[in-house]
Amino acid sequence: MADTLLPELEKEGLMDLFRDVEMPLLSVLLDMEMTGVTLDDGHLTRFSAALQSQLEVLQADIQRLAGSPFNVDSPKQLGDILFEHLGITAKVKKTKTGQYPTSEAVLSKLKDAHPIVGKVLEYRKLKKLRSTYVEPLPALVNPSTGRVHTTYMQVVAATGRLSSKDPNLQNIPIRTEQGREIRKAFIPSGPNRTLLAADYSQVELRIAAAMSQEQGLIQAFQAGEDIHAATAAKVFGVPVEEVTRDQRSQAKAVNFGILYGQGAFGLAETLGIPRKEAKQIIDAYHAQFSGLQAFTKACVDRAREEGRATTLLGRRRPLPDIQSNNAVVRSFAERNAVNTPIQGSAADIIKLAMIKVHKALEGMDSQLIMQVHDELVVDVAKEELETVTRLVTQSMEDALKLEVPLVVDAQHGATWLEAH
DNA sequence: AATTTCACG
DNA sequence: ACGTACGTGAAATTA
Repeated sequence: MADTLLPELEKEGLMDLFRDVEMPLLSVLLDMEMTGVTLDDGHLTRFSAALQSQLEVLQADIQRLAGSPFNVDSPKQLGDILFEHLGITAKVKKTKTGQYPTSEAVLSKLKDAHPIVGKVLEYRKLKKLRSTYVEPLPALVNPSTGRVHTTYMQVVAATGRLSSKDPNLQNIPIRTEQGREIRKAFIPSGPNRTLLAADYSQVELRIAAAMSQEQGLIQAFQAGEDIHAATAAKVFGVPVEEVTRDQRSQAKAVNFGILYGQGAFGLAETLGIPRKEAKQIIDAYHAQFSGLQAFTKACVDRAREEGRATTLLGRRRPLPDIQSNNAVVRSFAERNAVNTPIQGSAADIIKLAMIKVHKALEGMDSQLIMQVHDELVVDVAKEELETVTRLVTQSMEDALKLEVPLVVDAQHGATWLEAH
């Protein structure tokens, strides 16, 4: 096996990435998985009961409003209730199996059409939390360690990111009030210990700035400016001090959208504005940051030439569809051609950081326990907190030298939630 | 096994 | 005319 594959890595120029990143990372991941994460399952048990009673009330309300006791968890039955029995009219295209779509995106727009819609949204939100996190997590606690031990997958994500399964620790809720209750269940491994969470600030946008050599972005990052406000100032042609909240949040959406190849249609959807306005914003963005526009074009051109996208460390993603005659298929590959170098380079960087952090923690009483794409979580002995914070922050910020600084925010607390 | 939905970065 | 922002994993239903 090695006899055939090693020469192939050599021939393809992937030996350094293999030897210096993926192989050393393997033992880091093994340590993280073996160490595991401590859960406060009493907290989860209490929260589960609270969710259950809310869900029962919501289910009864929904069935009363529907006029019949259908299965609220069934998208098919829900669609029939909403769009036939209750006569809600929506100009939406059906799913590929001919059902009415009932996704959050669809239902949110129908909130005013019928009181049942809001109830369904709330039911779905709580049901998700209970069935995906609150109920399964305690069952995954290993009886001999008393902790959950995820498995990090090194080779499933096309961009070079890690993935996490059984349980997936990379999609633990945080965006909603009740979701945050679940984060509170992630706690340090013992008394006199704390959780340190260190995350990269806008790492993908910084990478895009460095890779594109877009001077406007580079200078803003070098000056340590509020990047979304600085973007808004340029896009809307106003002084930074006069940027409104709305303008900043629109600029933030564009900054994100650009990295993924979002168009006017998608931006209009995200911001809830007319497509014409979205187009004006994107045009102004491109005019102000022409280096970024040139970069995205160069990504597509290069992928068309080489048949693949490449990250800062030489990781590759084949993109055969970039040659497709089907515009939908080809456009998808073109967005991958732009996004993969960025997302994949961010993965490269945090992998380098993890190897550094792991090495630096050798012999100490603190362990790396989680990676969530742009964040590392460390279970820290309190007496080591200052040292570990400094060491983790520096390892991450110095993981790779770019023309823009990499900035890390590090906080600690008695739960994963408090560490943010 | 495939589909739909939704949690995260 | 078409579809429309990238990358994952898990649960429940549908077929």
